[in-house]
Amino acid sequence: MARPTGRPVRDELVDAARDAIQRVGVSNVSFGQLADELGIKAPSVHHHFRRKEDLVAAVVADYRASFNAWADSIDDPSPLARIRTYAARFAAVAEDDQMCLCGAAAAEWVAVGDEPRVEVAAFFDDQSRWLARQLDSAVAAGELVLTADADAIAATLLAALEGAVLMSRAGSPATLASSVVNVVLAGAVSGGAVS
Amino acid sequence: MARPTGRPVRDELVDAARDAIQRVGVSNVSFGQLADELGIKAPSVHHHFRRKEDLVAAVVADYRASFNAWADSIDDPSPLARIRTYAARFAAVAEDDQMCLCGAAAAEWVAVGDEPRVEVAAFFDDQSRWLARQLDSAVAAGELVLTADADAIAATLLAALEGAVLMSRAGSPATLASSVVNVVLAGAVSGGAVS
DNA sequence: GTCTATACCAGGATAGAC
DNA sequence: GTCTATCCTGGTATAGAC
Repeated sequence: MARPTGRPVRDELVDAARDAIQRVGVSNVSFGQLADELGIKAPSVHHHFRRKEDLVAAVVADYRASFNAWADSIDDPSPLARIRTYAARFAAVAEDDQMCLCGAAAAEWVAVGDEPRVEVAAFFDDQSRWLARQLDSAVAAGELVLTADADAIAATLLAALEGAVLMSRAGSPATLASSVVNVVLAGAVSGGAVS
Repeated sequence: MARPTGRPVRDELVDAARDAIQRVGVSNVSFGQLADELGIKAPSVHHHFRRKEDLVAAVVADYRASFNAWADSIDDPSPLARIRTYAARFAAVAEDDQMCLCGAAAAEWVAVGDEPRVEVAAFFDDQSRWLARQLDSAVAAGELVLTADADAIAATLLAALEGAVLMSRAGSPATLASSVVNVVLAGAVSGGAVS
């Protein structure tokens, strides 16, 4: 289980923990298992993160930051296309039988400490606002004519994406995350069907 | 913590477990705590459900059956109104800081056994089909003109409802579960705004 | 059906040596 | 920074008496 990479152990821990949480959930991630993956012992993990909550907080903060950076890096002239690329990431996560990290955290709300909770809430807020910005841009670009408040549509889109990922574990097609965009924006498309 | 009701202990256990799972998740429910709530001891729980997985299976099966029965009992001449009543239940769950039982199970997929998993999958299927039926009825009643496949809209609605409940824990308004219906069906309403 | 007692294990966390 | 050793807690589960 040893992986002699050159990266700081702390970073590797955050990555391994993020992956583990998305696969098995916060409650089912243990210092011992993470340590095994890195080829170290459990007490060594405590050296980098005193309590489990500290580790979770670091993971969520990292996830939030990199997710935001990724979303902002989607460069497509079409706002609608940007939203589709965005949704495709959720579909990929679903395809991989994972959860959105913050979806997992929200589902196990009682298992995440107070500090991580703040970041989780901020994540949903970030994503909702990113989507709302794209919707506004789409309207400005003449791609959409919104039939409801942009914020409401954005929140609905995000909820549908999170729900699609959640449900895909139980057999719903992973592509639901992608099709959700078409359904929610059906009727809002200016000059053509969303297909 | 003793509650001398006349009901069979087994039934009380299923109810208490369902409630606990919706609040803290599958992994964080323990026989000991459930026993405390009923005023009995942990080993007595094992008498009714040998393994934890057996308890979870019973809970999910019961939830699925009663949820289906409830949905079918919604009697409103308007299919659209029935959908709104349906969505209101999710909003109520969110308002109570709970999870949909099956949403919690899906999020902690690794923690639920194989038998419960089948029931969880069936639950999502049931709900998706119930929603699709209402959509079809709404079309027949002239309330809606679908801009996409009824099954796709139904799946999107369910995903959005599950996601809304999930996100409400992290601060999103519980009313998101209700507003999601308006957003998804915006543009599909025949002869008037969905408000 | 419920209890006491008990075995067993895993996870979180700390102390202190290297 | 990592280790060994250790403690504590809590959870699953079983055996067997009442």
